[in-house]
Amino acid sequence: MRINRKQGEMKARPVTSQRRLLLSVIQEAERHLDAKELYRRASERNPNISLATVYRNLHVFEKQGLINERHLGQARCYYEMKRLGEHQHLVCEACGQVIEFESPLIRKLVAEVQRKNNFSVTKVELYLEGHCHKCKEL
Amino acid sequence: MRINRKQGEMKARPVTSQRRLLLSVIQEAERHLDAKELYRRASERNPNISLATVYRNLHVFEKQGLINERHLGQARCYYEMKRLGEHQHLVCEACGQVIEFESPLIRKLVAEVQRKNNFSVTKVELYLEGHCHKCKEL
DNA sequence: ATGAGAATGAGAATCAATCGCAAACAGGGC
DNA sequence: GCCCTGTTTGCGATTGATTCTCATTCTCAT
Ligand SMILES: [Mn+2]
Ligand SMILES: [Mn+2]
Ligand SMILES: [Zn+2]
Ligand SMILES: [Zn+2]
Repeated sequence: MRINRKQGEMKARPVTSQRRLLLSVIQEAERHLDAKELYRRASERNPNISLATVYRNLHVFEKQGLINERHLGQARCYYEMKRLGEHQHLVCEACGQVIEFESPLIRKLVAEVQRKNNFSVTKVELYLEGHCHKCKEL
Repeated sequence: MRINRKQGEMKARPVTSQRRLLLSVIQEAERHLDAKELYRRASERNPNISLATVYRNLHVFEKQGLINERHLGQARCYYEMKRLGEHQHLVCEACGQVIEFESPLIRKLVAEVQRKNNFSVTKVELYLEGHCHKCKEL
């Protein structure tokens, strides 16, 4: 597994206990975490950690390509470890359930858009909202 | 042109001068507006209008299907009149340029996701970020 | 072990968005 | 046109997320 970074241009960053802690909390999470929840979980293991440190490092991790920032309908952001296959999200607006999916059509679509607009795309975020089968019957 | 509303269940809403003003500012805008900029432009014609009224009516207009709320990379939301063909956005992270595009692949993709997950999708937001041809040469 | 630079904790500051409430308004019925 | 009732508005206060400031602590190459 390879980290997505352009060779050599990533500044060396000190390894701190806070960073180790935060990454392992994100890694062990069973769902998408927002900053506050990450802070809550990290505080259980290091009661001194500061919310500002959480925010600062979320940005660091994202720049390093370790995690993805996601906008799941709310104003606030959610975070998750970056995985091999890109995936996108489908959220039920009634029960809040989040479903992850992927499709080769996304690749195709991005390729088309890049070609047609002479753009080089670095970030793809597809957000779908609707009603899951349970919530469909109003 | 048909407004997207389920028959008869839309409560009648008083037409106020503020609503007329806000809609016409949005309509005449040459680009996507956020609440603050909409407020600024509306204030030029009605210096008494309140920012809270702007926010309240943006929600009303969206519920009525008159406008679309867009997330263009920033935390805050941008708004634009709803148009016939759905379109999505491509933003240059260097110069901020916003390009609108559409593709039949989106319909296809959404249909696929709906079918595979037994979901009924009500909102599609595809956000692409990258570098435009000008900003590509770093 | 040292020193320069980077990261941290705590609280203040910022910024978008929302709320509560009294006053003003819209629009159907008379 | 006037009245009545439910809506909407302006305003200021408030919330909630995120960022900033700065003194202190930490990391790591030397
Ligand atoms: Mn995910
Ligand atoms: Mn647009
Ligand atoms: Zn549901
Ligand atoms: Zn550009």
